[in-house]
Amino acid sequence: MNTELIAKSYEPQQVEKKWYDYWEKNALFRAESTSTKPPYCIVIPPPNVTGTLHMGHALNNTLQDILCRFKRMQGFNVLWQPGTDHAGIATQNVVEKDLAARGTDRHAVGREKFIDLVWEWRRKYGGLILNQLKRLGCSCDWSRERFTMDEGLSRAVKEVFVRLYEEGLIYRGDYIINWCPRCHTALADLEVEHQEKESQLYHIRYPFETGTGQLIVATTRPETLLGDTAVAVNPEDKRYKGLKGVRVLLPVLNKPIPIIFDPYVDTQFGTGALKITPAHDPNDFEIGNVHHLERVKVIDEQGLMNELAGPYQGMDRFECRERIVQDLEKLGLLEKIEPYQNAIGHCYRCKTMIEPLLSKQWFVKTAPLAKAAADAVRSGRTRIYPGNWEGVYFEWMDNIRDWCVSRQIWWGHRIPAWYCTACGEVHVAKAAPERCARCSSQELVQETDVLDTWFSSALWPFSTLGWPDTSAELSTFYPTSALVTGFDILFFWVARMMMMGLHFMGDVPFQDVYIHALVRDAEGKKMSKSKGNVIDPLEVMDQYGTDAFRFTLAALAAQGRDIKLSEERILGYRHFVNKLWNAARFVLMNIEPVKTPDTPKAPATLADRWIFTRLAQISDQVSQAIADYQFNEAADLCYQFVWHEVCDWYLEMAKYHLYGEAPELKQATADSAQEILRASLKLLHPFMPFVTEEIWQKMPGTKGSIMSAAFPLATDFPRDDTALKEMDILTGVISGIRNIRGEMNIPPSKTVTVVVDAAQAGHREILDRNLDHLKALAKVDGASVGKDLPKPEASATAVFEEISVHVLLKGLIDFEEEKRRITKGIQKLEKEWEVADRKLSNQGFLDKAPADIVSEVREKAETLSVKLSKLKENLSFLEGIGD
RNA sequence: AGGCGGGUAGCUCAGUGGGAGAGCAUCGGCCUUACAAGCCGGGGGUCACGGGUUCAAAUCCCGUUCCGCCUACCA
Repeated sequence: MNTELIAKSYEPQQVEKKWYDYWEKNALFRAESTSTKPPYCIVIPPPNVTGTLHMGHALNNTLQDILCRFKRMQGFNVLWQPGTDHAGIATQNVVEKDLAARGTDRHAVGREKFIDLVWEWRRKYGGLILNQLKRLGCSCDWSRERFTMDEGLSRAVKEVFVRLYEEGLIYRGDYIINWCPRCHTALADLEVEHQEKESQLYHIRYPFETGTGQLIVATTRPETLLGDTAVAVNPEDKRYKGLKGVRVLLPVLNKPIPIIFDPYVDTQFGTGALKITPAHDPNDFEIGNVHHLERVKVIDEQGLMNELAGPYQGMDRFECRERIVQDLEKLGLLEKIEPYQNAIGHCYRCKTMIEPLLSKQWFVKTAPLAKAAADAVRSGRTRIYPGNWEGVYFEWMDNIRDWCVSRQIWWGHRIPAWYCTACGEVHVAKAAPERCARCSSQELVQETDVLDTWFSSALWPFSTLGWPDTSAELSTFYPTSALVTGFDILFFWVARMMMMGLHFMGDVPFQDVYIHALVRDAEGKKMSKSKGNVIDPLEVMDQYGTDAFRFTLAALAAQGRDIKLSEERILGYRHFVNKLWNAARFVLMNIEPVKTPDTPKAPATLADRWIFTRLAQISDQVSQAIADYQFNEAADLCYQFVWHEVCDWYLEMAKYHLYGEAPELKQATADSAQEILRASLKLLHPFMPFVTEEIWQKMPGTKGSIMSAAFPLATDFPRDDTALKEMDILTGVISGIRNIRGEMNIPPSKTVTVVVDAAQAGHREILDRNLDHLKALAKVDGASVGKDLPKPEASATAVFEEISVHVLLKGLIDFEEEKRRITKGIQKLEKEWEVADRKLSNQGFLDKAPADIVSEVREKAETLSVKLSKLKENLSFLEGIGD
């Protein structure tokens, strides 16, 4: 017995840091720029520099790490490209909050100084989330870490912007955009969250200019009437025929505005009359364009009513609403107020209600880019898993709208455009022009807006690899192999990378996109700080260990369904980690010193023949499952194999030889057990990197890190399919005896004697050969195996296939209990038999079902009927005694 | 409004044309020299409901219903 004792239970805290440092120090995460090995590359979805690790990150990065470690073990040149995102609005908010705490603000500090402060903040705290990824075990190539604001990526952004502008795919203009009055910037449509809210529908009278009659208009936003420039009705609407040329008076302001006719208006909604506010509503803006209406902006960038709002000037938009409703009431112009439910846009960052505002912004013309991006998926050049997301992707791409990319904040990539103060000419260039190309003035000022953060993220798969320069990395790793992400950024990020990748690299950015689930709480609710239902991954790792946590995430990551995470689940997998640990402890304790033969002999025992065969099968299945992104399947295969095959059966059978006297078998078994353990560790390594490394390093016969070991292949192990059948017989008989023992409440300390009646010589041979195992595993002291052996009187019987196992229970047997047990078995089998029999007596089945199915069912029916008749024999035997 | 996903054991969920599964929980027996974070055994299901296709449906099709999510400019 090995004298080096290892701890009785696995203590992750001490182990994890040790091995992460070891991997880093030995450069095991390092990718080769060029290599003879096949390339495999994943770019990380860059977390916000301001972020801290949450469950979404944990799942996302665990899955990527599984893929990378797996591929590395398969001999690929793996690059997992890490980095962070400058997260314009979020980061700016954080630093502004800092300033506010010190009683100042960014305007007092000034733009340049403010940006310095953000960089300083980033130097101090920006590495936090990356360190948390290290805790999670992520095998990123940290030597290649990038940041969307670093020099190279900034160059890429400028290059892309200028080229798109020159190609006419970027333009600037006055459009209605989503404005966040709190963040003080424009937002893209995608950045607006719609929330269903109880609100009110106000019916307001707009009197005819003539003084008699009126038009009643329904609106949810009465305060915008100050900016109305028309009222629209449907040309088909009979109620409003004959109003051509008529004007109505805008309430309060008494300003005459025209009635226009537009088919957009729904005659069924409200009164069929729609007030038109082109400067504050996207639809009205469109209609206004068609009818050449004036655009009157009455709400400013702070969300306050401006000078065009007359008596309401200076009021907040919500206050104005209340006041205007009061005034309408006084004027007798309020017809009624109805309760109403509608979806109102809110800022995704700060949840402030969005104000649609007329504003001058920069846009990307997306339609041409989107077409290529959709086609690439249609043709299968990029595949999205699970496939149903492709439909969602097409839906978006086919109906895409132009992308507002300018943001009125300071932290980000400043738009490379310069305006001539003399003549107004716009220059877009990578560097500031010396003089105006039109009037030669040297008075040029740069655009103050910065770009949407997602603009730089869209370039991530090639900008991180060195673009716009040419690089070995680009030619080796682009297109990247897989992208792993959540569906919440399918449009924000994946779609835009597809567009940019195809446009600038001429090829898709990735071959596969794997869309994983959202992590929710145990009740299925989205985790959020305000709900207080967040589970902090770092606390989980502290409490249960990283390996247990990662394994849980993988095991729950079934495609197409969200993950409901509960601590109970993690605890269960922590037990699994400990199980593995103890299996290793057992093997290590029983290693014969000195000898570790390099030439494995053909397995001699049934246990060895069987487990190697199973290992071959499992290795195949696990590889296939990971390759198909069936992480839960892969995890489950490993779990079942290690716990219920290796531990429950193999190691238990190995004990017989390890504790036995035959030195050759002892050595052979010790060798096999080690081999099985090493292979199991390798299978599990992608999921549980730390504990597997810890054990690996303790084992003889291992060199270097388990990270560099080859992932098990089916062909690595001797395969012997007859061993499967033999094992099936042996375990079937053992389980039969155990079942009787359990049902009869016979304690393990009490051994029993059995009589095994097996008709087939082959079965008898197998059982004879493994009698010692049978005795040990079923706590049997004596067993006779033979043909047509009579059933001893005081015995309980189990039937496995055609084998009857009689357990002698002199003085222990309760005949009534035994009858009940047998009857139960008969009933169960009869049901099964009837199903099979029904099929066999169905001519349609015999004619049309495939031959192998038919013979399978026939065989089953036969086995069942043999088993049934044996059980019935037993029952009548018992009844004979009972009388 | 449209689209997507889901409804399977007490709970959380796999399984997607040919014998209803896992983990946890539960019940019974065990401190058997790797592991009580363990071992052995048991119980537990009209696979939401209704129809159809098929020799055969939890699985495919249609409908109903409930839940969740996403997209959307009906004021």
